[in-house]
Formats: sequence, structure tokens, C-alpha cells
Amino acid sequence: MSSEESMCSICNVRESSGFSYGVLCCGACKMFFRRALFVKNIDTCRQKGECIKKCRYCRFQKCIQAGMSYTPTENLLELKNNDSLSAFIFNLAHQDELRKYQLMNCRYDGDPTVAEIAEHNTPLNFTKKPDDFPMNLGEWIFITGLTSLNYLKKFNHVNMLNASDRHFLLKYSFFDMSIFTDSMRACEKGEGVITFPDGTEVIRAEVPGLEQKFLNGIRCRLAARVNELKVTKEEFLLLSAVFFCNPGLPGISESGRGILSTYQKIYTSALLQYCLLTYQQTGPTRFTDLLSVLQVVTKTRQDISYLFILNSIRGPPSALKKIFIFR
Amino acid sequence: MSSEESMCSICNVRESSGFSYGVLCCGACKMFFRRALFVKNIDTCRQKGECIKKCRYCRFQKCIQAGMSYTPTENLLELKNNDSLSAFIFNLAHQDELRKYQLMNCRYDGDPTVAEIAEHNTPLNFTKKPDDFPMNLGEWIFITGLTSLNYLKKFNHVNMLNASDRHFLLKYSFFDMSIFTDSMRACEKGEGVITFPDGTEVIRAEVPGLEQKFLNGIRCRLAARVNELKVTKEEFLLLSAVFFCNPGLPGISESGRGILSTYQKIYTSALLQYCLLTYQQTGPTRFTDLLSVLQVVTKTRQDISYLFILNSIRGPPSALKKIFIFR
DNA sequence: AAACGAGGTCACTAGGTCAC
DNA sequence: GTGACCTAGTGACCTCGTTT
Repeated sequence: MSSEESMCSICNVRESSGFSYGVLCCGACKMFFRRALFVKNIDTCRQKGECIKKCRYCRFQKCIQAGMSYTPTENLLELKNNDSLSAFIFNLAHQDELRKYQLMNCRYDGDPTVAEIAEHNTPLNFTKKPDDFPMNLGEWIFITGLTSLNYLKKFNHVNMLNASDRHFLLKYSFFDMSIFTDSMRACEKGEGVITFPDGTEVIRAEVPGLEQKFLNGIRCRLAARVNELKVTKEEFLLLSAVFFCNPGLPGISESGRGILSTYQKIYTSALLQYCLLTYQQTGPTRFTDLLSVLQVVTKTRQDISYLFILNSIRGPPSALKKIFIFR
Repeated sequence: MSSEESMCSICNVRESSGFSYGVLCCGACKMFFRRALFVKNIDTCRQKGECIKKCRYCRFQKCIQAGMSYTPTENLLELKNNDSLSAFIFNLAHQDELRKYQLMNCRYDGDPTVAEIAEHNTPLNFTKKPDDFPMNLGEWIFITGLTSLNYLKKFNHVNMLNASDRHFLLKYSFFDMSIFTDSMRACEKGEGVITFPDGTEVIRAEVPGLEQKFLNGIRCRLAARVNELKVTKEEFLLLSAVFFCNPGLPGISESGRGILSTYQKIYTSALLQYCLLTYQQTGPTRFTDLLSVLQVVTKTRQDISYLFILNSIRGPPSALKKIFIFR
């Protein structure tokens, strides 16, 4: 046990005082992160670099990358706790920005299982992708899955679970998260069809024996719904918390279910409060509309799953990445 | 605790408001120092004397002597922060002028250890040297070491460290600083051989059993390199910050290493920015050339160290000053 | 009762402003 | 140019509720 172990993983200058917001760090960096969330006084930094102590933006980025995560505890339906809600959203927004950045610019060395990813509670180690790195359908699916896993891993409710429960939660959630982010991206691009950032189709154009209508449902159904509702970024962020904190997934222990349902209540009330504040009297309707998106996510995942089974029966055995082995 | 304690150590007229730029002083003297650095409107004073309040030069000198020290915090690579860089250089230039003055005109009573010097964070107390004060090799080495220590002590990074880390940093740095200043002096005099200000040779002419070539290496190698590169005063100042903020020295705690590496990054980027501004497209080359000087400093120190060990084995036990006891 | 982590408080200092 | 005053960011320290 070197003294290295007890240094703050953000500033690496002071001794760590323990875990704060899920990360081993010092009291100063803890307070810095808290204040940044509540005051939101983080200007972007020109040269993205190692400028701890010099640049507040880079220090905050280090917090985000290290997985620092804030969850409101107070009753969010009380108006005076509005700050907690916006701090929570600010936190998620930066986690999501990091996810997008990693999706676009990074690769991952190796082929881990979800169990391995769930084991350690450190963020995944992405590396910068060379400009000429060849992307194909498989690579896009893989990096989308890994960045989704990395995003989900940072939620406080995930870190509260034991390794087994965490494993099951991630295993049965991350693919839905991938689908959901794909659809949000399509929506932001103003497109009705899901594609990867470079235009690659998410599924091959034709699969023998399946109607085109079925395939188009996979490509378009969720994106269409998201588009129709004009789901905002903030709503997406809060929904990602609500959806992927599901106490009903198989394999999760009784105590795990308790934790998840506690957190899901928090996230749900955050979303409700956001809707009420933003849409006034139509807030409750908006709230239920948003929740209904989960049905479409699920339906889409089931369709993809069916497509996948068909492919694996008739096609040649493909070199499937381990995170996509669900049984 | 007399009220004396809380008086401004610069003007001694107002109450001190706390520590500013590393020195206990009042708000007025703090602002004076800051403005002086940024506006650089300090004309020299005719009668060097006690004219605080009357003469801006003497007031500024008091700031420098008291150890007031400014370190840029902003990102120096942004052009708009050019003022910070030049303020930093202006500050260092005056600290260095003081060092030279003390080297030429002062003596130090006593024989402190580096640990003792590191303990208090006040400047060393030099006294004016009588005109007829007899200087010899030992005296020159001693005063060179002490003025180097006094110069290094004022850096902000030194004052950030705890007493133990400060001790180790000074102990393993000040002699290199001495060598470096010796070489700069030779270069300024247009000489290729290091000597003390009155012409005294830095090492005795002959040492039995050692080749003349080896001794000449000590006398000339670093001066030759400095001469070859035509290292300017500003470059010397910035290099002195980069070199003597070494996080890798033995004995320094983990947190101390963190502090030093943070500051070294600041100093390094200051030097790089200076090179880019001054040399345009050849700036990066100049930057690496300058950094390479450190190798020569180190090599020279090692040679001297070897020479010293030889002398101490065979010669009579000399009355070595305590700052030169490195183990 | 001891350890832990969230959150609050306060003294401190760099830097800015403005009347003189 | 000066200095009293103000502001914002910081980090050491404290409190309190929870967990073991």
C-alpha cells in the first residue's frame, strides 16, 4: 500500500480524505465539484490539456472523467430544492458530453465481459482513436455499447449495488441505453432514421426472410417517437436515469431491488418536477408522454434481439464482442 | 504578541491585512507590488536609502527583499495573458538583481544548515561586507551558495511545501543554482571559464591524480554551453524556475511532488510561451535547447562532487560549511 | 462508539473598482 | 498613482445523519 493510494485522484496534490461523490479525492476537490455543480461557473477551456490548478474547466473535466456523480437527496418536489435538480442535470449533461466525445473520438482496447466491467468501480479506459481508424458496423456497435456502459456505471445507484447486482443491472440496461442514445442523435440531426455518426446504417439493409417493414421499425420507430415528442436534452438525461434504474430486472437481489427502487423514485420525481417547472399545467401530460418512450425502447430492443437470433442461426458464427453475450 | 507583529512588513505604517504574495503586509503595499509588476514603472532611486513612502523604487526594493513573489496562475499560452508572463519575468529579474548585489556586497554571519534555512520562511539576513573584507575560494563558494538559497527560497512553490520537503528541495537544488549563476556570469563577462567576481578560480588549479581535462570540464563545460546558446537573462530566469522545481528529488513526500509538478508545469509553459513569442517559428527548438542545459548543469555538479570526495579523502579535513554537507 | 460522507461555515487571498 | 473597499474562489474545519 503505497502512499500513492491515498492521494487525491483529481488534483494529485493533497491527501485524499475519503470517497466523495463516488470518487477517492481530497476535501478541496470535493467542494470544488459541489460548487461547480451548483454555481455552474465553468467556462470552457481553449487548449484541452493538463491544466489542473490553472484551469477550472480542466479540473471539472477531471472530476467528470473520474466518475464524480451527484444525486439529489432532498425532496425535489419542493420548489426550494430547485438548485439540487439543476445541479443534477448539470452533472448528467457533462457525463453525457463525455460519452459523446468518447463515442466520436475514442476506441477501446480489449474485449471485456460486462461482469468484468461491473467488477471495478473505476471508469473504462478509452484511448484516442487515430484519425484513420477504420470504423465499421461492428466497431460502432461496440463503442456505442462501451460508452453507454461507462455512462451508466457512474450513477450513484450503480455504485451502491454489490458486484453481482451491478453486473445484472448493467447487462440488461446498457443495450437499451445504446438504442436510446442512437435515437436522440438521429433526432438532433433532424433525421428519422437511426445511423451511426459517420452515416453507417445500424443494421444491414436486408435480411432474408424478414419484411422490410420490420427492419424499418428497428431503424425508425424510436427515433420517430423521440422526434414527435421533441424530447429535449434535459429530458433525455433524466429519462436515462429513470429507465436504467429498473428494480425489476432478473437476477438482482432483494436488497438491490430496494436500492434501485429508492433511487428510481428520486429520479422519477426529478423528471416530474422538471416537467412541472418547464411546462406548467401541461407538465403531468408531458411527464407520462416521456415515460411512455420506455415502451418503444423495449420494443425496439426485442426486435433487434429477434433479428440477431435469426442472423446467428443462419449466418456464419460472427466474432461477437463479449459484452453482447446476454446469456 | 505585540501589535508590532501585525504591522505591514513593507511600510510598517499600516496594519497588515494578511499574507499577500507570500509576505505579511497591508493591502496598500500588496496593490503597490502588483501594480509595479504589471506596469513596470519603477525608476531607480538616486540616494539608496530609507525613503519608504517617498520613493517608489525603494518601496519596491523592500517588497523584493521581503520576498514578495508573483506566480502566474492563468493559462500562459493564451496571448491575452502576456502581461502575467512579463510580470513574472520582471519579478524574477529583480530577485536576481538582489542576489547579484548580495553576492558582490554582502557577507553572512554564522554557519547555518540547510534545514535551519528551510525552517523559517523569511529571507536570509545578509550584512554589508566591509570594503577590506578578505575573500577567498571558500568564502566565495559560501556566499554563492547562500545567495542561491535565498533566491530559491522566495519562489512560491518553495513556500507551498512543508518544512521537510522544503529542506530536501533546497538541499538538492541550491548547488546547481550556484553553478548555473556562475556560468551565466562568465557568459555575461564574455569569458569561457567560470570564475568568481574578483577573478578567483572556482577550483584550485591542480588536483593530484586528476587530468587537467577533467578539471577544465568543470571550469568550462557549462559556461561554454550557455555561451554557445547565448542564453539571455530572461531565459536564465525562467530556466531557474523550471530547473529548481524538480518533483523527482529524493526525500520529497507524495504531496510535495504533486505541488512541484503543478508549478513546474506553469514555469515550463511560461518558458515555452516566452520562446514562442520571441523566436516565432524557431521557438520550439529554442525551448528544447534551453531545457537541455539542465543535463550540463547536472554533469558539472557530479564532476564537482567527485572532485570534492577526492579532496576530502586525501586532504586535511577542511572546515566545510554546513550547507555543503549533503548526507 | 467509531468511521464515513454530505453539506455548511468561515477565514483567507488574488484581483478588480473607484473616489481621491 | 494610491489605497480603501468589494467580490469570487478556495480549502480547512465543523456538524450531522447514517452505517457498522
